Amino acid sequence: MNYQYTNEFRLNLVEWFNKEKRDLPWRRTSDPYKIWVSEVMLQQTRVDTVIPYYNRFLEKYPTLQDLAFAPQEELLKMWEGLGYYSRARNLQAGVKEVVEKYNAVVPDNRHDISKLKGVGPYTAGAVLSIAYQKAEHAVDGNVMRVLSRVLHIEEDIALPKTRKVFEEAVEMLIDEQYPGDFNQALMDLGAMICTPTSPKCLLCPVRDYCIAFSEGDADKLPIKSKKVKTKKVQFKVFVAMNQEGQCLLEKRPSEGLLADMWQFPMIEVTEKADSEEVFQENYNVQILNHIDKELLKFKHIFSHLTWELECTQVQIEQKSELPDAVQFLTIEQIKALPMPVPMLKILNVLN
DNA sequence: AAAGCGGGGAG
DNA sequence: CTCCCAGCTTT
Repeated sequence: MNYQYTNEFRLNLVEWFNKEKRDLPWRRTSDPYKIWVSEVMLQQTRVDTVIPYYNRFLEKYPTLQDLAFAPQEELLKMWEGLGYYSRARNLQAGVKEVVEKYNAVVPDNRHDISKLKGVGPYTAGAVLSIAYQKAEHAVDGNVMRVLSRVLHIEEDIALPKTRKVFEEAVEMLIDEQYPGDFNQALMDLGAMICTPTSPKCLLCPVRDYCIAFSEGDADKLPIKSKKVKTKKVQFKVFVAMNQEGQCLLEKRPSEGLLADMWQFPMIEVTEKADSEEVFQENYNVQILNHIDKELLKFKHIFSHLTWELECTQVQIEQKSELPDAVQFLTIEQIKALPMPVPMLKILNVLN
């Protein structure tokens, strides 16, 4: 694209944005901290899903300091249901760093802000351009889709190295005067007009500058290879009550899937061993009788694997000391703990 | 460069 | 069903 076209492209794009932009909570502030929170929540997560979480989160943690000193379990509870829970811990780590090293002021340059936990190339550019009006690229899936069509870029967007191609494209195109609006305009365009399937080219403010539109193959772009192979794992889940009506709960390890989240004890179903025997041995308890053999049976689908859960409610007694990270809790206590969605489903059918 | 990491909505 | 979303971290 030559200079003349580049200039018209940004003018049309930003003008469209000013007229059509969505009214979103994080667009009513210029606080870098709040914009940072919104960007982290929006990683791999839809706008409609994020809105209520964002509002509750900032009501609870209005400032960097509030979040920096929040108990981790309370923080995870605020994040409950949003997924990718490491985002919450990384965000808090990053916020702590800003409080300690930068006098509670979010850095305004890519070098420093990129060192913060959980802040990658996209989030860095988004915060810098939106909160600080810096002409920095913020390339996400939306931007890659839009620009792959406008510039007819046929490189595989699933490959890590391809992101650089789009970052350089943004550096050429970005509106130096309104970089935040420019970046957000690309995202809104991707969300509302230049959608993954059935792009609404006839409504597009920049179709005159779009090579894919003129070639008539916008729906063939972007090119993305990577296919996901999903594995299946079966578990028996034990809703195990003691004589006092308390329930056995366990905290997951601090690394890996659903780190630090709480769950009902679950045993992988194999041909080799009986799940109930393994449960009793691993948790040092004895099953007295079955209250409900099939309390609930359902699947939970993650992006990379599927859990098939069979839940049994049993009466148990403790035989010896409980393992670390395992305890008896009342239903009320359980409700205050951060739990992944599949466990919330089980909790919801109790009583 | 590839894998791991949630959950939900759209088609 | 499949795709993919305002991605980052670890290996």
